[in-house]
Amino acid sequence: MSTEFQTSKPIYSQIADRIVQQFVRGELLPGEKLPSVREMAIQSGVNPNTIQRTYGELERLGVVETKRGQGTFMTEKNEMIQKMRTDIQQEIIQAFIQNMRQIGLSDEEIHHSVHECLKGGGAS
Amino acid sequence: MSTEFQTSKPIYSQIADRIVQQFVRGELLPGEKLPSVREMAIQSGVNPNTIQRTYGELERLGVVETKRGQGTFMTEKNEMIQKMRTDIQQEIIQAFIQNMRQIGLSDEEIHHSVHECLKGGGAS
Amino acid sequence: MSTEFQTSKPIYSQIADRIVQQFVRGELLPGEKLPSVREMAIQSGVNPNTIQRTYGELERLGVVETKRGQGTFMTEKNEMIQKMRTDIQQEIIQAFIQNMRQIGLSDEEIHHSVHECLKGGGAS
Amino acid sequence: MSTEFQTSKPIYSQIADRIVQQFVRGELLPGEKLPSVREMAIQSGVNPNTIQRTYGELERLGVVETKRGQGTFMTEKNEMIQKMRTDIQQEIIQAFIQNMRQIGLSDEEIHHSVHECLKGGGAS
DNA sequence: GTGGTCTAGACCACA
DNA sequence: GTGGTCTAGACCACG
Repeated sequence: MSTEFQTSKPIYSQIADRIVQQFVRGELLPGEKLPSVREMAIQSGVNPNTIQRTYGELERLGVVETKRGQGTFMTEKNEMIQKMRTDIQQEIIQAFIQNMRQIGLSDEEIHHSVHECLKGGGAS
Repeated sequence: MSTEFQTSKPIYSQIADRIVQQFVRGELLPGEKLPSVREMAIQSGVNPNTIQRTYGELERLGVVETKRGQGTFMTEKNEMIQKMRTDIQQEIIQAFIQNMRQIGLSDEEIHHSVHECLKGGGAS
Repeated sequence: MSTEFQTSKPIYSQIADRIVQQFVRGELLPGEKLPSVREMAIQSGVNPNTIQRTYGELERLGVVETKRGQGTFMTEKNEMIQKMRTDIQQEIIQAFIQNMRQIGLSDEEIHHSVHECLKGGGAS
Repeated sequence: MSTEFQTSKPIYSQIADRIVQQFVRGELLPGEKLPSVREMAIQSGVNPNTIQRTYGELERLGVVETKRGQGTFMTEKNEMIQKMRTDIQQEIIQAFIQNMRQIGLSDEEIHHSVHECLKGGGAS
């Protein structure tokens, strides 16, 4: 699974984002063990140092916990999970609103469009 | 300006999408001349045939009009412009709702979140 | 069977026309598998890309359906079949009337001539 | 003007047909001088002998008249002109009916189709 | 110059 | 195997 990365953002950060997203979407469960640094490095096709930095960053944010000699695990703290969810949610909404404004829609129109789309079939 | 392309979608299609977006965002005006097939190929770092296909696809959709020996031009038909705008709008909304549902939000919550975000500062 | 093509019309389009005609005349049946792109290219004495374009065009028109890894098949939709029949019919009639007018016949005379010819032996 | 010829019919005969058609369509007038054998041979990209045979055939049919030392001229006999017109007309009608039958139309339907097409806009 | 078509040959995803 | 995409390079008709 050699993933591709953007040039604008550091790779270690992109991988961190990916892990958070997988967690929020339920593809990673609370307390679940993450692949080892070496294993994840191979999977992602990057240098182990990069993954090291990714895990460090995630631990600093309280998203994962590292247990010496055992590995890296997703947090089990419910508050953390909630926070991550709302964080991601905010990112999605802000990006959405930015997009809509960029094509010239007013806030009123954005609100109305969402309402219409949810009332109707919505996204499949 | 050697752009990078995704692997999942055909390049000619990605370039077509880019042109439509630029048009909807006002970076391209109705009736404006697009770069020649060869010029755009150089700019995008792809083969002229790929751009040819892009322009062909766009003409089939009524987004551009080609005049032999003169060049390729954005359409001036207002109905087409409106259609493109609503089409892109729908795409953005559907992607947004899909994202929100994927992280476990109900339609009610989605609606509420947008409302809150628009009431507050909104996107920067 | 190296067929000859006109210079005025694109080859890919001429081959498409040929397929539609064969279908309308019953030489190709609904749901029947067409030769593979490479096979048809050899039969027609053209490049595989040209056939690719032919098949693409026909699919866009709803005349054929392609199944990745399996092949290209004539449509089975009755409405499509009917449409093709009437389309071709219109083409033939229009060309006929154009020819007749070009040699100076009035609409009345055209009508009369057809009537006479059908009443008599007709075409062999 | 290097014309292309079919393989099924002799070239001299195809050129003869072309001349007759041009005459019937008014592109060649009664009594008009045809290009010399050598000139026509160059125009058509064939051997002068082929044109010689074409003119011979046309003279045998009474379509052209050859005057020694002056050249070859379209006939001025009205009866001949009329005959040619009806001959060509018959060819067109027969080919038309054959085409229509080939796609499965009955004589009744053919008649009806022509009627409809003439009643409506007809060929442009 | 412009767009349009065609060839030759390559690689990919799918089944 | 299948269809689909892409590149490289050629030729054409049009203005």
